[in-house]
Amino acid sequence: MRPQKVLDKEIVLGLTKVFRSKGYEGASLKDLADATGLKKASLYHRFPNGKKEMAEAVLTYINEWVEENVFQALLDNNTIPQVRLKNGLAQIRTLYNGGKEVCVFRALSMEAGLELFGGQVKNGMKEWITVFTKIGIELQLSPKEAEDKALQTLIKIQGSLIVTKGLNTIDIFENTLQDIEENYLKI
Amino acid sequence: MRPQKVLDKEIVLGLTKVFRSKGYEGASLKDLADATGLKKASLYHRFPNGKKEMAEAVLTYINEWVEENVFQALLDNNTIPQVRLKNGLAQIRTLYNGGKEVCVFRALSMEAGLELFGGQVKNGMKEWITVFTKIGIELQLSPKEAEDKALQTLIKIQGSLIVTKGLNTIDIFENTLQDIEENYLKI
DNA sequence: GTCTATAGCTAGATAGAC
DNA sequence: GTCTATCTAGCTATAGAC
Repeated sequence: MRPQKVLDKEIVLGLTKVFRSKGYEGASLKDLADATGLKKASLYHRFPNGKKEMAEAVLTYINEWVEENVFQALLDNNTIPQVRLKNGLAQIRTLYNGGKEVCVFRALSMEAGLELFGGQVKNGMKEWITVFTKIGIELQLSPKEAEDKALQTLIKIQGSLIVTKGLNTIDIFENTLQDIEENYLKI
Repeated sequence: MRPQKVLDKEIVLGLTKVFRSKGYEGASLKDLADATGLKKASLYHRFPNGKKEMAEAVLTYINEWVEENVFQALLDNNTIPQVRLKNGLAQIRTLYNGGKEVCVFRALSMEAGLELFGGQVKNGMKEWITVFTKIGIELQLSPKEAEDKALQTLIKIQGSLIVTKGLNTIDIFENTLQDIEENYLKI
């Protein structure tokens, strides 16, 4: 067997970059090949089901990253909830590169993408709400209040990403992260 | 001259439907032709610059609709600000069909769309903030508070649309509209 | 103003050499 | 495992009849 010219992780990183910036419909196989440093046929060797499988790999990769970084920071039992929240938000800042990068959920959920990945997007968002609900409860909110605030948090993150892109002002995302933190801690 | 088979307004409505659900990259000329009831070549007769011009017509149409409905309701001097706010939010509910429809700003602002329409998206968002700032001031907020709240409002609207789509639960959008109203009036 | 027909190209995907 | 070459289908866009 020939050695892999490009590592699996590097490939997924390249695919991620393209899908996040261009969306599912807007990402062509040429774009994906160029971004990974492989030729189209080689991409098909790695992902026999084509573009759909590539996008699935991206979703899986991002989900894992979020689990291991954002959620782990938020749920780490060795730390008090106030600090965990701060750490989790710092990971979110990294995930979206300070507001410059688009959320995969958004990038993959126009009509065609939603048809293919709607279930994964839904489950992913539910997880975010579950994790933020937990930290809300540990910050002394009632379960109902905690779930409400978790949903508001997700809405603020998603909304601030859209508005940050639209107005081309990254302060908005940064201010929103601070707003989320204060909103949890002022209680 | 032959009579128009399809009225200008009907054409723009068809184009709007396609661009909002599929995005700029995902909307093909076949989709656009089918949705308008015209053939591709006839669409080119109406829009000589092709797909780009069609999307511009959609942006113009939505901007006008928002001016004449959302903004007019919010700025109508014959009504007290509290009622204007309620009326404006009702128009927003209509604009997004209770959360079922995507915002054009979002639909047209992945990489390729943002390249073409970034300026219009930016100006559009600025207008939303300007108008909500005005009503905040009339509800006795300081200019700074009013502008902050206006930005938060835009973020909530955009975020709730994304999360509503992702979780496939329209209550989220509806609850957000109520939240926005209460958030302005509780002062 | 609308249509059929088609140009020219790029899309996603595959075959088979190395 | 990666590549060049290629297939077919679809894309955006145009020409020209009616």
